[in-house]
Amino acid sequence: MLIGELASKTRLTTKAIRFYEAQGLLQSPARTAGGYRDYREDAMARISFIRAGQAIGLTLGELREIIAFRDHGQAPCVHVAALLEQKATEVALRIAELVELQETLQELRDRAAHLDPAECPPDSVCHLIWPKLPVSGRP
Amino acid sequence: MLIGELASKTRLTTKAIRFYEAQGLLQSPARTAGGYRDYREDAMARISFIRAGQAIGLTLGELREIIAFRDHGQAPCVHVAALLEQKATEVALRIAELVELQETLQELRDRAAHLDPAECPPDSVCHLIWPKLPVSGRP
DNA sequence: CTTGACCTTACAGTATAGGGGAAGGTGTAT
DNA sequence: ATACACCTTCCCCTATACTGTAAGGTCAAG
Repeated sequence: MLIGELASKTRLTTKAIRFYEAQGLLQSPARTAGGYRDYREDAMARISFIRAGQAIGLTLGELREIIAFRDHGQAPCVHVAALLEQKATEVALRIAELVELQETLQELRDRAAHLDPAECPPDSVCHLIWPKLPVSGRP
Repeated sequence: MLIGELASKTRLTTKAIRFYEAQGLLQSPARTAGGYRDYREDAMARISFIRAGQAIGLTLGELREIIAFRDHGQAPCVHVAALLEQKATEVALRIAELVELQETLQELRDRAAHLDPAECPPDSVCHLIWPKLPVSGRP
């Protein structure tokens, strides 16, 4: 199977497939006499795994680590379980930040509905935005 | 006021201040005879505004647009109000994505607690991660 | 023999918000 | 005279996940 066929079967671009190989996520496939990449069927499973991992918020770097375990003959499950815990913590933190931001934005929208633009003092650029809360999160 | 003093007063680096100037967020200050940037007091208000804007999730590009209104003699409030609406929508969407991801991660963690790594089939890399839900979000 | 589809490598660019460091000028104190 | 802190511009680097483009090789059909 050449790279174009693999790409259309997995709905990736050939660019992305070569990129994954360069990043160590896909093993280098055999080559045809002409130098074309020649994939086996199991490449599709690898790619499915990568996309599934991305869908749950794993980076390609993290997926590379997981795949490295498997390619070294070890089950990566323990490592994966730890990563899942870590991701869950990160996501919870991020949600908390965004909820706080959401509340701040709501306050600002309320103010926008009551303040008169004509009274906006030029030296502050815009009276709607003013240092107020130590909000840490940015999207 | 030279750039170093402005930097320490605003708790920014001189790098960041020059960067803001290059991005059109700060007007080019006067120069001393020796070519040093010489800031007026109002530069501090501008920088406070920029940091406040960042804190509510505005990008430097968006802040540049807002500042451009003010520098053209117009109150940016209407534009800002629209941006706040847009940001609120984005944040709400992002939160929804992350909550969905959080639920998915929770399911996977439950599975991790019950599956035996020894039974993990090598061809799938790790049985904990498998295409399942069309989750769109990635942090 | 040529066209066209497909493949190759390699370099550059996207967006975001700066940080690192070089090479050199300025200003004040000793 | 020279040490030292501070300033200047300039270019490259960071992380993430690719996409775009150039220049050229491979392969089957007409």
